[in-house]
Amino acid sequence: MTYHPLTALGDPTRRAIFERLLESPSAVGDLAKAFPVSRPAVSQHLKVLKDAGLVIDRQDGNRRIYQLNPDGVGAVRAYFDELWDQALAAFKQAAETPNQRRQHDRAGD
Amino acid sequence: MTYHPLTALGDPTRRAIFERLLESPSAVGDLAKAFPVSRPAVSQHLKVLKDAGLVIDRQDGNRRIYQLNPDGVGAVRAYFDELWDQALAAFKQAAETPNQRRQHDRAGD
DNA sequence: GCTTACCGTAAGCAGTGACTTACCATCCTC
DNA sequence: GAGGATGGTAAGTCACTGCTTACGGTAAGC
Repeated sequence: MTYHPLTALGDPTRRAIFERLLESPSAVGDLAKAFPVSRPAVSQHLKVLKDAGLVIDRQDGNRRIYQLNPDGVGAVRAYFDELWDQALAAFKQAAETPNQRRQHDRAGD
Repeated sequence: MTYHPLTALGDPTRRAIFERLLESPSAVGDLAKAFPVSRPAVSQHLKVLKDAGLVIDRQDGNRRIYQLNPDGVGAVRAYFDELWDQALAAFKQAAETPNQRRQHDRAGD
């Protein structure tokens, strides 16, 4: 878990691969055909996604099938859900405070 | 909006600044004091976060106050909520399908 | 008005990382 | 077992980007 999930999803190509796996589990070669990058590039992206806990892989005969990891996706969802609650609370609090100017003499607010 | 929100949150420092703004709106200089990077670096990160729609800024006399943008945070949350639903459905479907081997003669599945 | 504080931007640099080709291992097919 | 298919890894290149210092511009304080 050296990669943070959000770092893993920061790259556009990796995000595209990730979203593609949302539709259906896929083999590496099939994914590579769907994107304008080489197969090794896809392999490397999958490695990062796997390291971040966002996907899991499974051997299927000759091929290796990648699919989303519900735990990882759920964790990210939970993160943003909580973040949303905090943001909402903070914003509500800010809205209730009438547009006061934070002067220097109010620094101890 | 040249920056995708997830791209903006991909960088650790930027993520830290973002999460710091979760606690309270802050001026650029105050943020810079809280992180081991220079003030211009913080300024650049805030620019990216703002471009991604994750924060908004407001002039307050001499200072410039940054805070979270509820719309942007909500959009990311909604994205992952929907993604979670899809992932769950896909995973459930995969679970219902007993571990069949995707042979070549089953390609037309 | 002059000085100080705050902050955005420009320029330059170094590290990272995304990508490619080349190679090797494993598995299935005949 | 030979050949083909699939995919992970190594090595190398190149663009990007995160960081710094330097500078300019605006607002507040004396």
